[in-house]
Amino acid sequence: MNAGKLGQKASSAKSGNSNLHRKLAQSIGNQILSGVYAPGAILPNEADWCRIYGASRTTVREAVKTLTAKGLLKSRTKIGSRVEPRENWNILDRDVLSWHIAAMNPQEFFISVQEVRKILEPEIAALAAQNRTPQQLRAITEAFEGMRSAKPGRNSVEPDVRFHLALLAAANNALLTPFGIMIESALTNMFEFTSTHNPEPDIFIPKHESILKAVARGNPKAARKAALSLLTDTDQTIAQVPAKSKKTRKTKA
Amino acid sequence: MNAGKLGQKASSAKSGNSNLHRKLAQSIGNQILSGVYAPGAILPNEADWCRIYGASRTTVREAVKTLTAKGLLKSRTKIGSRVEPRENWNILDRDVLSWHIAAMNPQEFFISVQEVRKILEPEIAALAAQNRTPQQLRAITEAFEGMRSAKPGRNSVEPDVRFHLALLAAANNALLTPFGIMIESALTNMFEFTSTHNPEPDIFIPKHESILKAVARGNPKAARKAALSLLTDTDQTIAQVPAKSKKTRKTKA
DNA sequence: AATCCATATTTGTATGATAATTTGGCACAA
DNA sequence: TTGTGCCAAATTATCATACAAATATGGATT
Repeated sequence: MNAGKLGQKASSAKSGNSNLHRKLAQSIGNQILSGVYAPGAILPNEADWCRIYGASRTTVREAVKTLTAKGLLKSRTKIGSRVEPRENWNILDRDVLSWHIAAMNPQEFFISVQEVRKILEPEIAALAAQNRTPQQLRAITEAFEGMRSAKPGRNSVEPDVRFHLALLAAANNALLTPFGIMIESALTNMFEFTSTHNPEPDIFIPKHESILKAVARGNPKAARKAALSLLTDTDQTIAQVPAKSKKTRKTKA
Repeated sequence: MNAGKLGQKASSAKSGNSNLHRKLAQSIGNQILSGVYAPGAILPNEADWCRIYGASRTTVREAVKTLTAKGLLKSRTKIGSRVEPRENWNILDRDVLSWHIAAMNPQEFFISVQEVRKILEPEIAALAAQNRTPQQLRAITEAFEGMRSAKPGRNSVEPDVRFHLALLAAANNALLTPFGIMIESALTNMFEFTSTHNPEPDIFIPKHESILKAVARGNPKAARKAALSLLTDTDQTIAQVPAKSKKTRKTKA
Protein backbone atom coordinates (compact mmCIF):
# COMPACT_ATOMS: atom_id res chain seq x y z
CA MET A 1 0.00 0.00 0.00
CA ASN A 2 1.15 3.45 -0.81
CA ALA A 3 2.20 5.12 2.35
CA GLY A 4 3.08 8.68 1.70
CA LYS A 5 0.15 9.19 -0.60
CA LEU A 6 -2.48 10.78 1.56
CA GLY A 7 -4.82 11.56 -1.26
CA GLN A 8 -7.07 8.59 -0.61
CA LYS A 9 -10.30 10.29 0.31
CA ALA A 10 -11.54 7.00 1.70
CA SER A 11 -13.24 6.48 4.98
CA SER A 12 -13.89 8.52 8.06
CA ALA A 13 -17.46 9.57 7.63
CA LYS A 14 -18.92 12.97 7.77
CA SER A 15 -16.82 15.17 10.01
CA GLY A 16 -15.31 17.51 7.46
CA ASN A 17 -12.43 18.17 9.79
CA SER A 18 -9.28 17.99 7.79
CA ASN A 19 -6.20 18.18 9.92
CA LEU A 20 -2.87 16.83 8.96
CA HIS A 21 -2.45 14.63 12.01
CA ARG A 22 -5.91 13.27 11.28
CA LYS A 23 -4.89 12.37 7.78
CA LEU A 24 -1.79 10.66 9.05
CA ALA A 25 -3.80 8.74 11.59
CA GLN A 26 -6.17 7.63 8.88
CA SER A 27 -3.41 6.60 6.56
CA ILE A 28 -1.56 4.63 9.19
CA GLY A 29 -4.80 3.23 10.56
CA ASN A 30 -5.79 2.02 7.14
CA GLN A 31 -2.46 0.33 6.74
CA ILE A 32 -2.82 -1.46 10.05
CA LEU A 33 -6.36 -2.59 9.39
CA SER A 34 -5.45 -3.77 5.92
CA GLY A 35 -2.64 -5.87 7.27
CA VAL A 36 0.35 -3.94 6.00
CA TYR A 37 1.43 -3.90 9.63
CA ALA A 38 0.19 -6.98 11.44
CA PRO A 39 -0.36 -7.29 15.19
CA GLY A 40 2.98 -7.60 16.91
CA ALA A 41 4.84 -5.85 14.12
CA ILE A 42 6.94 -2.83 14.88
CA LEU A 43 6.04 0.27 12.96
CA PRO A 44 8.47 2.70 11.42
CA ASN A 45 9.73 5.07 14.07
CA GLU A 46 8.69 8.68 14.36
CA ALA A 47 11.57 9.97 12.29
CA ASP A 48 10.63 7.59 9.50
CA TRP A 49 7.02 8.69 9.50
CA CYS A 50 8.22 12.29 9.33
CA ARG A 51 10.18 11.49 6.21
CA ILE A 52 7.42 9.36 4.72
CA TYR A 53 4.73 11.99 5.11
CA GLY A 54 6.87 15.10 5.10
CA ALA A 55 5.34 16.17 8.38
CA SER A 56 6.83 17.38 11.61
CA ARG A 57 7.38 15.11 14.54
CA THR A 58 4.74 16.92 16.56
CA THR A 59 2.14 16.02 13.99
CA VAL A 60 3.30 12.45 13.67
CA ARG A 61 3.18 12.02 17.40
CA GLU A 62 -0.35 13.36 17.58
CA ALA A 63 -1.40 10.87 14.95
CA VAL A 64 0.27 8.08 16.88
CA LYS A 65 -1.46 9.18 20.08
CA THR A 66 -4.77 9.00 18.27
CA LEU A 67 -4.13 5.46 17.14
CA THR A 68 -2.86 4.50 20.56
CA ALA A 69 -6.05 5.78 22.12
CA LYS A 70 -8.04 3.59 19.76
CA GLY A 71 -6.12 0.55 20.88
CA LEU A 72 -4.23 -0.08 17.66
CA LEU A 73 -0.76 0.76 18.95
CA LYS A 74 1.42 0.94 21.95
CA SER A 75 4.64 2.90 22.12
CA ARG A 76 7.61 2.20 24.28
CA THR A 77 10.88 4.01 24.58
CA LYS A 78 13.71 2.52 22.62
CA ILE A 79 11.36 -0.07 21.09
CA GLY A 80 9.11 2.07 18.98
CA SER A 81 5.45 1.50 18.30
CA ARG A 82 4.10 -2.01 18.13
CA VAL A 83 0.75 -3.01 16.68
CA GLU A 84 -1.50 -4.32 19.42
CA PRO A 85 -3.33 -7.64 19.22
CA ARG A 86 -6.70 -7.47 17.54
CA GLU A 87 -8.65 -7.96 20.76
CA ASN A 88 -7.49 -4.56 21.89
CA TRP A 89 -8.59 -2.74 18.78
CA ASN A 90 -11.50 -0.52 19.39
CA ILE A 91 -13.50 -1.87 16.49
CA LEU A 92 -16.64 0.03 17.48
CA ASP A 93 -14.81 3.31 17.11
CA ARG A 94 -16.10 5.23 14.13
CA ASP A 95 -12.72 5.53 12.45
CA VAL A 96 -11.52 2.03 13.19
CA LEU A 97 -14.74 0.59 11.88
CA SER A 98 -14.45 2.54 8.67
CA TRP A 99 -10.87 1.37 8.15
CA HIS A 100 -11.99 -2.12 8.90
CA ILE A 101 -14.75 -1.97 6.32
CA ALA A 102 -12.39 -0.54 3.77
CA ALA A 103 -10.02 -3.45 4.27
CA MET A 104 -12.63 -6.16 4.31
CA ASN A 105 -14.94 -7.98 1.98
CA PRO A 106 -18.21 -6.06 2.40
CA GLN A 107 -20.26 -9.22 2.21
CA GLU A 108 -18.38 -10.67 5.17
CA PHE A 109 -18.86 -7.46 7.04
CA PHE A 110 -22.59 -7.50 6.56
CA ILE A 111 -22.79 -11.05 7.78
CA SER A 112 -20.94 -10.16 10.97
CA VAL A 113 -23.07 -7.10 11.44
CA GLN A 114 -26.33 -8.91 10.92
CA GLU A 115 -25.24 -11.56 13.37
CA VAL A 116 -24.74 -8.94 16.03
CA ARG A 117 -27.80 -6.95 15.07
CA LYS A 118 -30.00 -10.01 15.41
CA ILE A 119 -28.66 -10.51 18.89
CA LEU A 120 -28.93 -6.94 20.02
CA GLU A 121 -31.67 -5.09 18.25
CA PRO A 122 -34.57 -7.26 19.37
CA GLU A 123 -33.43 -6.85 22.94
CA ILE A 124 -32.84 -3.16 22.41
CA ALA A 125 -36.38 -2.84 21.15
CA ALA A 126 -37.63 -4.75 24.17
CA LEU A 127 -35.69 -2.55 26.54
CA ALA A 128 -36.93 0.52 24.74
CA ALA A 129 -40.50 -0.68 25.20
CA GLN A 130 -39.82 -0.98 28.89
CA ASN A 131 -37.66 2.01 29.61
CA ARG A 132 -38.43 4.71 27.07
CA THR A 133 -39.33 8.17 28.25
CA PRO A 134 -42.12 10.07 26.48
CA GLN A 135 -39.51 12.28 24.91
CA GLN A 136 -37.62 9.30 23.57
CA LEU A 137 -40.81 7.88 22.14
CA ARG A 138 -41.36 11.17 20.39
CA ALA A 139 -37.89 10.99 18.85
CA ILE A 140 -38.60 7.51 17.55
CA THR A 141 -41.95 8.60 16.18
CA GLU A 142 -40.46 11.59 14.43
CA ALA A 143 -37.82 9.44 12.80
CA PHE A 144 -40.49 7.10 11.62
CA GLU A 145 -42.52 9.95 10.15
CA GLY A 146 -39.36 11.05 8.42
CA MET A 147 -38.99 7.62 6.87
CA ARG A 148 -42.55 7.53 5.70
CA SER A 149 -42.56 10.98 4.17
CA ALA A 150 -39.20 10.53 2.47
CA LYS A 151 -39.16 10.16 -1.26
CA PRO A 152 -37.95 6.67 -2.15
CA GLY A 153 -34.59 8.09 -3.03
CA ARG A 154 -31.49 9.27 -1.31
CA ASN A 155 -32.90 10.85 1.79
CA SER A 156 -34.74 7.80 3.10
CA VAL A 157 -31.69 6.33 4.71
CA GLU A 158 -31.11 9.19 7.12
CA PRO A 159 -34.41 8.89 9.00
CA ASP A 160 -33.98 5.13 8.97
CA VAL A 161 -30.68 5.50 10.78
CA ARG A 162 -32.26 8.01 13.10
CA PHE A 163 -35.03 5.57 13.89
CA HIS A 164 -32.67 2.85 14.97
CA LEU A 165 -30.48 5.22 16.94
CA ALA A 166 -33.49 6.67 18.71
CA LEU A 167 -34.55 3.17 19.61
CA LEU A 168 -31.09 2.50 20.96
CA ALA A 169 -31.15 5.66 23.02
CA ALA A 170 -34.55 4.70 24.41
CA ALA A 171 -33.12 1.46 25.74
CA ASN A 172 -31.41 3.66 28.32
CA ASN A 173 -28.34 1.55 28.76
CA ALA A 174 -25.12 3.47 28.25
CA LEU A 175 -23.15 0.30 27.58
CA LEU A 176 -25.11 -0.33 24.42
CA THR A 177 -24.58 3.03 22.79
CA PRO A 178 -21.31 2.12 21.06
CA PHE A 179 -23.37 -0.09 18.80
CA GLY A 180 -24.98 2.96 17.35
CA ILE A 181 -21.92 3.42 15.20
CA MET A 182 -22.19 -0.11 13.92
CA ILE A 183 -25.86 0.25 13.13
CA GLU A 184 -25.30 3.56 11.44
CA SER A 185 -22.48 2.18 9.39
CA ALA A 186 -24.43 -0.92 8.48
CA LEU A 187 -27.49 0.96 7.32
CA THR A 188 -25.55 3.55 5.40
CA ASN A 189 -23.40 1.04 3.59
CA MET A 190 -26.35 -1.24 3.11
CA PHE A 191 -28.01 1.49 1.14
CA GLU A 192 -25.07 1.91 -1.16
CA PHE A 193 -24.84 -1.82 -1.34
CA THR A 194 -28.42 -2.77 -2.03
CA SER A 195 -29.93 0.33 -3.56
CA THR A 196 -30.13 -1.10 -7.04
CA HIS A 197 -31.38 -4.39 -5.73
CA ASN A 198 -34.03 -3.10 -3.41
CA PRO A 199 -36.59 -1.39 -5.63
CA GLU A 200 -39.31 -1.02 -2.99
CA PRO A 201 -38.01 0.17 0.37
CA ASP A 202 -41.60 0.86 1.37
CA ILE A 203 -41.87 -2.78 2.30
CA PHE A 204 -39.80 -2.00 5.36
CA ILE A 205 -42.03 0.80 6.52
CA PRO A 206 -44.71 -1.43 8.06
CA LYS A 207 -42.02 -3.38 9.87
CA HIS A 208 -40.71 -0.23 11.43
CA GLU A 209 -44.23 0.76 12.29
CA SER A 210 -44.75 -2.47 14.19
CA ILE A 211 -41.70 -1.77 16.30
CA LEU A 212 -42.82 1.78 16.94
CA LYS A 213 -46.29 0.68 18.02
CA ALA A 214 -44.97 -2.00 20.32
CA VAL A 215 -42.59 0.47 21.94
CA ALA A 216 -45.34 3.05 22.19
CA ARG A 217 -47.65 0.75 24.08
CA GLY A 218 -44.82 -0.62 26.18
CA ASN A 219 -44.93 -4.18 24.96
CA PRO A 220 -41.42 -5.68 25.09
CA LYS A 221 -42.37 -9.02 23.62
CA ALA A 222 -44.03 -7.53 20.58
CA ALA A 223 -41.16 -5.07 20.14
CA ARG A 224 -38.66 -7.89 20.26
CA LYS A 225 -40.58 -9.87 17.70
CA ALA A 226 -41.06 -6.96 15.35
CA ALA A 227 -37.39 -6.02 15.45
CA LEU A 228 -36.35 -9.56 14.69
CA SER A 229 -38.78 -9.71 11.80
CA LEU A 230 -37.32 -6.59 10.27
CA LEU A 231 -33.84 -8.02 10.53
CA THR A 232 -34.86 -11.26 8.92
CA ASP A 233 -36.18 -9.32 5.96
CA THR A 234 -32.94 -7.42 5.79
CA ASP A 235 -31.08 -10.69 5.73
CA GLN A 236 -33.00 -11.75 2.68
CA THR A 237 -32.31 -8.48 0.93
CA ILE A 238 -28.61 -8.92 1.49
CA ALA A 239 -28.72 -12.50 0.33
CA GLN A 240 -30.23 -11.39 -2.97
CA VAL A 241 -27.32 -9.14 -3.73
CA PRO A 242 -24.71 -10.94 -5.80
CA ALA A 243 -21.16 -10.70 -4.57
CA LYS A 244 -19.61 -7.60 -5.99
CA SER A 245 -16.09 -7.28 -7.21
CA LYS A 246 -13.65 -5.56 -4.94
CA LYS A 247 -13.42 -2.64 -7.30
CA THR A 248 -16.98 -1.49 -6.87
CA ARG A 249 -17.14 -1.59 -3.17
CA LYS A 250 -17.69 1.59 -1.28
CA THR A 251 -15.72 2.36 1.82
CA LYS A 252 -17.78 5.07 3.38
CA ALA A 253 -18.50 4.53 7.02
CA MET B 1 -12.62 18.24 41.57
CA ASN B 2 -9.02 19.08 42.00
CA ALA B 3 -7.55 19.68 38.64
CA GLY B 4 -3.87 20.18 38.90
CA LYS B 5 -3.49 17.37 41.40
CA LEU B 6 -2.44 14.40 39.37
CA GLY B 7 -1.73 12.20 42.31
CA GLN B 8 -5.01 10.32 42.12
CA LYS B 9 -3.86 6.80 41.48
CA ALA B 10 -7.37 5.91 40.40
CA SER B 11 -8.33 3.99 37.33
CA SER B 12 -6.68 2.85 34.17
CA ALA B 13 -6.08 -0.76 34.75
CA LYS B 14 -2.90 -2.65 34.50
CA SER B 15 -0.69 -1.05 31.90
CA GLY B 16 2.05 0.33 34.05
CA ASN B 17 2.86 2.92 31.43
CA SER B 18 3.22 6.24 33.18
CA ASN B 19 3.68 9.11 30.81
CA LEU B 20 2.81 12.66 31.56
CA HIS B 21 0.40 13.08 28.69
CA ARG B 22 -1.29 9.89 29.83
CA LYS B 23 -1.75 11.28 33.29
CA LEU B 24 -3.20 14.46 31.90
CA ALA B 25 -5.58 12.50 29.72
CA GLN B 26 -6.70 10.53 32.73
CA SER B 27 -7.18 13.57 34.86
CA ILE B 28 -9.16 15.43 32.24
CA GLY B 29 -11.05 12.29 31.29
CA ASN B 30 -12.05 11.73 34.89
CA GLN B 31 -13.29 15.27 35.11
CA ILE B 32 -15.41 14.87 32.01
CA LEU B 33 -16.89 11.57 33.08
CA SER B 34 -17.62 12.89 36.54
CA GLY B 35 -19.49 15.83 35.11
CA VAL B 36 -17.12 18.65 35.91
CA TYR B 37 -17.29 19.42 32.21
CA ALA B 38 -20.64 18.44 30.79
CA PRO B 39 -21.35 17.61 27.16
CA GLY B 40 -21.45 20.78 25.15
CA ALA B 41 -19.23 22.66 27.58
CA ILE B 42 -16.06 24.29 26.38
CA LEU B 43 -12.93 23.19 28.12
CA PRO B 44 -10.11 25.43 29.20
CA ASN B 45 -7.84 26.15 26.27
CA GLU B 46 -4.43 24.67 25.79
CA ALA B 47 -2.63 27.53 27.46
CA ASP B 48 -4.85 27.14 30.51
CA TRP B 49 -4.20 23.43 30.78
CA CYS B 50 -0.48 24.17 30.57
CA ARG B 51 -0.78 26.49 33.53
CA ILE B 52 -3.07 24.13 35.44
CA TYR B 53 -0.81 21.12 35.13
CA GLY B 54 2.51 22.83 34.68
CA ALA B 55 3.10 20.89 31.49
CA SER B 56 4.19 21.93 28.06
CA ARG B 57 1.75 22.54 25.25
CA THR B 58 3.09 19.53 23.39
CA THR B 59 2.08 17.28 26.23
CA VAL B 60 -1.29 18.91 26.70
CA ARG B 61 -2.06 18.55 23.04
CA GLU B 62 -1.18 14.86 23.08
CA ALA B 63 -3.52 14.34 26.00
CA VAL B 64 -6.26 16.18 24.16
CA LYS B 65 -5.68 14.07 21.07
CA THR B 66 -6.05 10.97 23.17
CA LEU B 67 -9.37 12.12 24.54
CA THR B 68 -10.50 13.21 21.10
CA ALA B 69 -9.74 9.77 19.75
CA LYS B 70 -11.90 8.27 22.47
CA GLY B 71 -14.80 10.45 21.43
CA LEU B 72 -14.91 12.65 24.50
CA LEU B 73 -13.80 15.86 22.81
CA LYS B 74 -13.66 17.73 19.62
CA SER B 75 -11.32 20.62 19.00
CA ARG B 76 -11.90 23.45 16.61
CA THR B 77 -9.82 26.46 15.80
CA LYS B 78 -10.81 29.63 17.53
CA ILE B 79 -13.44 27.75 19.54
CA GLY B 80 -11.38 25.48 21.68
CA SER B 81 -12.28 21.98 22.78
CA ARG B 82 -15.89 21.11 23.39
CA VAL B 83 -17.13 18.04 25.22
CA GLU B 84 -18.95 15.74 22.83
CA PRO B 85 -22.44 14.37 23.48
CA ARG B 86 -22.50 11.15 25.44
CA GLU B 87 -23.51 9.03 22.46
CA ASN B 88 -20.12 9.68 20.95
CA TRP B 89 -18.16 8.61 23.99
CA ASN B 90 -16.36 5.40 23.47
CA ILE B 91 -17.66 3.83 26.64
CA LEU B 92 -16.24 0.41 25.80
CA ASP B 93 -12.76 1.84 25.74
CA ARG B 94 -10.75 0.56 28.67
CA ASP B 95 -9.91 4.00 30.00
CA VAL B 96 -13.28 5.55 29.42
CA LEU B 97 -14.98 2.67 31.12
CA SER B 98 -12.74 2.95 34.14
CA TRP B 99 -13.41 6.68 34.41
CA HIS B 100 -17.06 5.96 34.05
CA ILE B 101 -17.03 3.42 36.85
CA ALA B 102 -15.11 5.78 39.06
CA ALA B 103 -17.73 8.46 38.54
CA MET B 104 -20.73 6.23 38.96
CA ASN B 105 -22.63 4.37 41.61
CA PRO B 106 -21.20 0.84 41.34
CA GLN B 107 -24.58 -0.76 41.94
CA GLU B 108 -26.02 1.05 38.95
CA PHE B 109 -23.06 0.01 36.90
CA PHE B 110 -23.53 -3.64 37.72
CA ILE B 111 -27.17 -3.46 36.79
CA SER B 112 -26.31 -2.01 33.38
CA VAL B 113 -23.60 -4.57 32.89
CA GLN B 114 -25.74 -7.50 33.84
CA GLU B 115 -28.44 -6.29 31.50
CA VAL B 116 -26.00 -6.33 28.63
CA ARG B 117 -24.34 -9.55 29.71
CA LYS B 118 -27.66 -11.35 29.80
CA ILE B 119 -28.29 -10.22 26.26
CA LEU B 120 -24.90 -11.05 24.89
CA GLU B 121 -23.24 -13.85 26.76
CA PRO B 122 -25.83 -16.54 26.09
CA GLU B 123 -25.59 -15.74 22.39
CA ILE B 124 -21.82 -15.58 22.59
CA ALA B 125 -21.83 -19.03 24.13
CA ALA B 126 -24.13 -20.26 21.40
CA LEU B 127 -21.91 -18.79 18.70
CA ALA B 128 -18.88 -20.30 20.36
CA ALA B 129 -20.53 -23.70 20.31
CA GLN B 130 -21.06 -23.27 16.59
CA ASN B 131 -17.90 -21.55 15.47
CA ARG B 132 -15.12 -22.48 17.86
CA THR B 133 -11.91 -23.91 16.52
CA PRO B 134 -10.23 -26.77 18.38
CA GLN B 135 -7.58 -24.36 19.53
CA GLN B 136 -10.18 -21.99 20.92
CA LEU B 137 -11.85 -24.85 22.73
CA ARG B 138 -8.52 -25.69 24.27
CA ALA B 139 -8.14 -22.13 25.50
CA ILE B 140 -11.57 -22.27 27.13
CA THR B 141 -10.76 -25.60 28.70
CA GLU B 142 -7.48 -24.38 30.09
CA ALA B 143 -9.14 -21.35 31.61
CA PHE B 144 -11.70 -23.62 33.23
CA GLU B 145 -8.99 -25.85 34.65
CA GLY B 146 -7.38 -22.73 36.00
CA MET B 147 -10.59 -21.82 37.77
CA ARG B 148 -10.99 -25.22 39.27
CA SER B 149 -7.47 -25.54 40.53
CA ALA B 150 -7.36 -22.04 41.95
CA LYS B 151 -7.44 -21.64 45.67
CA PRO B 152 -10.66 -19.92 46.68
CA GLY B 153 -8.79 -16.72 47.17
CA ARG B 154 -7.39 -13.93 45.15
CA ASN B 155 -6.26 -15.78 42.06
CA SER B 156 -9.58 -17.32 41.14
CA VAL B 157 -10.81 -14.23 39.35
CA GLU B 158 -8.11 -14.21 36.69
CA PRO B 159 -8.94 -17.61 35.15
CA ASP B 160 -12.62 -16.70 35.43
CA VAL B 161 -12.01 -13.64 33.30
CA ARG B 162 -9.92 -15.70 30.94
CA PHE B 163 -12.74 -18.22 30.59
CA HIS B 164 -15.23 -15.60 29.50
CA LEU B 165 -12.79 -13.89 27.19
CA ALA B 166 -11.87 -17.19 25.58
CA LEU B 167 -15.54 -17.87 25.04
CA LEU B 168 -15.90 -14.47 23.46
CA ALA B 169 -12.97 -15.09 21.17
CA ALA B 170 -14.43 -18.43 20.17
CA ALA B 171 -17.59 -16.72 18.97
CA ASN B 172 -15.44 -15.51 16.09
CA ASN B 173 -17.20 -12.26 15.54
CA ALA B 174 -14.89 -9.26 15.60
CA LEU B 175 -17.71 -6.87 16.33
CA LEU B 176 -18.29 -8.47 19.69
CA THR B 177 -14.74 -8.26 21.00
CA PRO B 178 -15.08 -4.76 22.49
CA PHE B 179 -17.31 -6.32 25.10
CA GLY B 180 -14.37 -8.19 26.45
CA ILE B 181 -13.36 -5.04 28.25
CA MET B 182 -16.77 -4.76 29.83
CA ILE B 183 -16.79 -8.37 30.93
CA GLU B 184 -13.30 -8.10 32.30
CA SER B 185 -14.13 -4.96 34.19
CA ALA B 186 -17.37 -6.42 35.49
CA LEU B 187 -15.80 -9.60 36.78
CA THR B 188 -12.83 -7.86 38.32
CA ASN B 189 -14.90 -5.25 40.07
CA MET B 190 -17.48 -7.83 41.00
CA PHE B 191 -14.83 -9.67 42.90
CA GLU B 192 -13.88 -6.64 44.89
CA PHE B 193 -17.52 -5.91 45.35
CA THR B 194 -18.86 -9.26 46.42
CA SER B 195 -15.85 -11.06 47.83
CA THR B 196 -16.97 -10.78 51.42
CA HIS B 197 -20.49 -11.76 50.51
CA ASN B 198 -19.72 -14.74 48.37
CA PRO B 199 -18.12 -17.28 50.68
CA GLU B 200 -18.35 -20.23 48.28
CA PRO B 201 -17.29 -19.33 44.75
CA ASP B 202 -17.12 -23.04 43.99
CA ILE B 203 -20.82 -22.93 43.37
CA PHE B 204 -20.09 -21.24 40.09
CA ILE B 205 -17.68 -23.90 38.91
CA PRO B 206 -20.34 -26.41 37.78
CA LYS B 207 -22.10 -23.65 35.89
CA HIS B 208 -18.96 -22.88 33.98
CA GLU B 209 -18.48 -26.55 33.37
CA SER B 210 -21.91 -26.79 31.77
CA ILE B 211 -21.00 -24.04 29.35
CA LEU B 212 -17.70 -25.67 28.54
CA LYS B 213 -19.30 -29.02 27.86
CA ALA B 214 -21.99 -27.54 25.65
CA VAL B 215 -19.39 -25.65 23.65
CA ALA B 216 -17.20 -28.73 23.46
CA ARG B 217 -19.91 -30.86 21.96
CA GLY B 218 -21.11 -28.06 19.70
CA ASN B 219 -24.53 -27.61 21.21
CA PRO B 220 -25.58 -23.95 20.87
CA LYS B 221 -28.88 -24.33 22.68
CA ALA B 222 -27.35 -25.93 25.72
CA ALA B 223 -24.53 -23.38 25.72
CA ARG B 224 -27.02 -20.55 25.61
CA LYS B 225 -29.01 -21.98 28.46
CA ALA B 226 -25.98 -22.66 30.62
CA ALA B 227 -24.61 -19.17 30.12
CA LEU B 228 -27.92 -17.64 31.06
CA SER B 229 -28.13 -19.78 34.13
CA LEU B 230 -24.72 -18.61 35.31
CA LEU B 231 -25.74 -15.01 34.84
CA THR B 232 -28.92 -15.48 36.78
CA ASP B 233 -26.92 -16.78 39.69
CA THR B 234 -24.62 -13.81 39.41
CA ASP B 235 -27.62 -11.52 39.54
CA GLN B 236 -28.65 -13.04 42.83
CA THR B 237 -25.19 -12.65 44.26
CA ILE B 238 -25.23 -8.98 43.38
CA ALA B 239 -28.68 -8.54 44.84
CA GLN B 240 -27.48 -9.89 48.16
CA VAL B 241 -24.85 -7.23 48.49
CA PRO B 242 -26.16 -4.25 50.41
CA ALA B 243 -25.63 -0.87 48.86
CA LYS B 244 -22.26 0.39 49.88
CA SER B 245 -21.43 3.93 50.77
CA LYS B 246 -19.62 5.95 48.19
CA LYS B 247 -16.50 5.98 50.31
CA THR B 248 -15.82 2.30 50.13
CA ARG B 249 -16.25 1.81 46.46
CA LYS B 250 -13.35 0.73 44.40
CA THR B 251 -12.54 2.33 41.11
CA LYS B 252 -10.23 -0.17 39.59
CA ALA B 253 -11.10 -1.15 36.07
C1' DA C 1 29.53 -18.09 32.05
C1' DA C 2 27.55 -14.52 34.46
C1' DT C 3 27.35 -9.76 35.69
C1' DC C 4 27.82 -5.13 35.04
C1' DC C 5 28.22 -1.04 32.45
C1' DA C 6 28.46 2.17 28.54
C1' DT C 7 26.30 3.44 24.55
C1' DA C 8 23.03 4.05 21.02
C1' DT C 9 18.30 4.28 19.81
C1' DT C 10 13.80 5.73 20.38
C1' DT C 11 10.13 7.88 22.59
C1' DG C 12 8.93 11.70 26.01
C1' DT C 13 8.87 16.64 27.18
C1' DA C 14 9.86 21.52 26.64
C1' DT C 15 10.18 26.00 24.17
C1' DG C 16 9.27 29.37 20.92
C1' DA C 17 7.75 30.68 16.60
C1' DT C 18 4.62 30.88 12.62
C1' DA C 19 0.44 29.33 9.95
C1' DA C 20 -4.35 28.54 9.38
C1' DT C 21 -9.00 28.94 10.68
C1' DT C 22 -13.10 31.06 12.12
C1' DT C 23 -15.94 33.71 15.29
C1' DG C 24 -17.55 38.26 16.24
C1' DG C 25 -17.78 42.82 15.62
C1' DC C 26 -17.40 46.88 12.77
C1' DA C 27 -17.83 49.65 8.74
C1' DC C 28 -20.31 50.50 4.90
C1' DA C 29 -23.84 50.16 1.65
C1' DA C 30 -28.69 49.15 0.11
C1' DT D 1 -33.16 48.86 9.38
C1' DT D 2 -30.91 45.26 7.25
C1' DG D 3 -27.62 42.91 4.79
C1' DT D 4 -22.89 42.42 3.15
C1' DG D 5 -18.18 42.33 3.28
C1' DC D 6 -14.04 42.80 5.70
C1' DC D 7 -10.80 43.16 9.55
C1' DA D 8 -9.05 41.72 13.93
C1' DA D 9 -8.49 38.60 17.70
C1' DA D 10 -8.47 34.11 19.71
C1' DT D 11 -7.36 29.47 19.39
C1' DT D 12 -5.86 25.43 17.48
C1' DA D 13 -2.47 23.44 13.90
C1' DT D 14 2.06 22.85 12.44
C1' DC D 15 6.97 23.34 12.42
C1' DA D 16 11.90 23.28 14.07
C1' DT D 17 15.04 22.34 17.61
C1' DA D 18 16.81 20.86 21.81
C1' DC D 19 17.26 18.10 25.73
C1' DA D 20 15.55 14.32 29.04
C1' DA D 21 14.38 9.62 30.10
C1' DA D 22 14.13 4.96 29.37
C1' DT D 23 15.92 0.68 27.84
C1' DA D 24 17.69 -2.95 24.59
C1' DT D 25 22.10 -4.32 22.99
C1' DG D 26 26.60 -5.51 22.93
C1' DG D 27 31.04 -5.30 24.97
C1' DA D 28 34.06 -5.32 28.97
C1' DT D 29 35.09 -7.33 33.26
C1' DT D 30 35.18 -10.66 36.63
